[in-house]
Amino acid sequence: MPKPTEFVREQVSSVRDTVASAAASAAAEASTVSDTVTSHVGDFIRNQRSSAHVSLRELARSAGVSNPYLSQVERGLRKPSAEILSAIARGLKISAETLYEQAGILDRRSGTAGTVAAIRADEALSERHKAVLLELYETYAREQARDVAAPADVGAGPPALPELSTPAESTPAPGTPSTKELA
Amino acid sequence: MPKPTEFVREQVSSVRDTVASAAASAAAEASTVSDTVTSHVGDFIRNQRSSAHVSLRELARSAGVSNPYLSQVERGLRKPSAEILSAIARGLKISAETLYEQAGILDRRSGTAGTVAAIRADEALSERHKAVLLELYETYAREQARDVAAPADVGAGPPALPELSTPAESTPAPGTPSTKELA
DNA sequence: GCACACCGCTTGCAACAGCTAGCACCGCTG
DNA sequence: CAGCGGTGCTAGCTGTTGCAAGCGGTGTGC
Repeated sequence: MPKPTEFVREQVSSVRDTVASAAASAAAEASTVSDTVTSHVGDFIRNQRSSAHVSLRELARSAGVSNPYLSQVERGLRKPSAEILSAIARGLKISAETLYEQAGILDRRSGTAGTVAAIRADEALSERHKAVLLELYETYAREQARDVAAPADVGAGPPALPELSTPAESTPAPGTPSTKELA
Repeated sequence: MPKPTEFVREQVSSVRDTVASAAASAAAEASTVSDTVTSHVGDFIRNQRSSAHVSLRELARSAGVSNPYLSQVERGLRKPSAEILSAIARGLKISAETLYEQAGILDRRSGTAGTVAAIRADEALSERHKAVLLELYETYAREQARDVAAPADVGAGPPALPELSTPAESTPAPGTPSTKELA
């Protein structure tokens, strides 16, 4: 009969092997997807360029990339970095996110703006406030992801924070319901 | 007196030289920004990893990247692709967009929806998490509005929360030039 | 017909991303 | 104290990115 520490090590090794095998399988699939995506974003760029009646050299100049490389990208022979895609998007006068989606860098989400992006774009907050909110958000998202996998005790919850209901000056502006009213 | 076609060609060449010079200047500036961004995203990844109490090798395994490379990324010695950032984000259980923003792939202003709406719509959070974040957000927005009207002491800030900044441990060791220095 | 400018592309190459092999160090176990 | 498993890191390598130099083809002006 194996000793407890040996048993734990065997279990850990077994789990790691399983994880490694799954990762290898996922990587193989990702490689195929990557080739398809590469030629797809190239077709998209060439179509956008044709629609704008711009030559390859003109787009390359305005994007700040070399024209042979742009040709290779359009023909699906090269996989451009996000930096190059961003430059090409500027040259085409379209949003970088559009090319990122074609390139598989961004998923095609249905409408909802990311919380992170919204916080970062919010001009009602200072940089310090933003940093704190983002850190807290990531912590909560991580906790939630963990709790979904292994539900915790009902009593567990987020860290306690200072009470807010005090001076009248903290009353929200008209037309801006507080979170308590919405709850 | 030059002929009309010669004159046009001279003018076009002059404009092109001007554009080329401006592009070169912008490229030089972008290179500097790129170095800063590289070490910044590395710091962010290491901070997130520490907050999650995960070792470098554990994160590398779950992300599917090699641990020496992840170490180089965290120390700002390598500039990872969007693909690698996405994998690291999965390993950290945070959104890929978060890392993209740190890496300069996405601008801060990519989202336009309000922060409150985004938090409410976010499915990665529990209702209780949402309530806490929203209360904190309202507090910060009010503070910011008040500070704008009557600027407070410079030292004033949001309530104390876990440390966000860490020592610049990503500085390369002596004798180890960054890849940009070699260029 | 020639010179010129522009077109999209091929080729070779330097720089870099991402990996493997292996290092030194640390804490735990027997 | 030796052995083991973990840590973060260095060194060297391979494959890919993105560029410069140059190609052949086309249209225009003289």
